[in-house]
Amino acid sequence: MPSPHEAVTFFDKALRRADLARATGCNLETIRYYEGVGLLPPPARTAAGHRSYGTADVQRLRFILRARELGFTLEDVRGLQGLGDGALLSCAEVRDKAEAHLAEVRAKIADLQRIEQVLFDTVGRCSGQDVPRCAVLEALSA
Amino acid sequence: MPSPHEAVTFFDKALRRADLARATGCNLETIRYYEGVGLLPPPARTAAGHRSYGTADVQRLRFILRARELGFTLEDVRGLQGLGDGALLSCAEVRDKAEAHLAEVRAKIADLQRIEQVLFDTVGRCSGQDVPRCAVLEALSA
DNA sequence: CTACGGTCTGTAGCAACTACAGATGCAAGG
DNA sequence: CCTTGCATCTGTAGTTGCTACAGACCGTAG
Repeated sequence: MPSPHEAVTFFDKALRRADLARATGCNLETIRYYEGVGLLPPPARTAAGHRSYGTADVQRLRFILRARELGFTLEDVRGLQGLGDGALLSCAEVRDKAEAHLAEVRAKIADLQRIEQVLFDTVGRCSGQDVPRCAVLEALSA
Repeated sequence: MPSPHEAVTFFDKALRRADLARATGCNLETIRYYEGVGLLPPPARTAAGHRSYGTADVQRLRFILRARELGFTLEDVRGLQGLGDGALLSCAEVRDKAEAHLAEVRAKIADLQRIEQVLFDTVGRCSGQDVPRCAVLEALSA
């Protein structure tokens, strides 16, 4: 058992970077990137200078990855993180951000559905023969 | 009227770069970018070295912009352009590309709809009050 | 003739990573 | 004890698809 003044508490397992990557499914280099842009705090270091992570880092990284999955930008994530660090954001502010993002997602879906329709119609009009004029290309040229 | 040996035929209006941008709605710098990456051919030049475009360039650029609107990558566009330049691609090949892209678009729509659902549910569970725990943040942390 | 605007080139910046080069460190096998 | 081999470290360059700038030209209107 480590002495009480050790940087990592005895609850944590002192994960290396590759361990954190495995624990979260995150790419190895992305961890260093998130640290560089300030989304992950600079971790404790071993005597040799190797990064040493704990369970809090796993939580924090999972939060980031989940938010990214839901389409939040890194800038959004920075904003959302404000709450954990001392209630800078109220719940209402977080909800507003999520609602704004929801609107963006819906707009993107609508865009893609319009695109889907055009592609579907166009492909349907295509004979597949080596005719001089291709319905797909004509749709793009029009 | 220009003399017959002029670089630009008398059907074309010898558009400058800004004219081409206006005619297509394309950003000025993007035209130079497309030329750089080989999507637009290097145009004729005036004596002073200024780019000189014709109606064929308007068509070609419109084609690119339309394909981009439909979500094709520049690499896709490069492939689709093969046909115009001497029937390298058969109509069937073009249709296959369009169909593959349609599948990608549909997959993306499905992804976004899943995201939409999560966001919608989460926002709905949020009271908006300054409660210690926020439904949105909890959903992200889970 | 001079001022103003357009054009030219090359380069840097954006998001959000990803990957590589070259220098270390660290643990196990012989 | 030494080597082998992997992990980690740093910094930097590449990716996609643009966009924007700096600084040098050019051409035309007044």
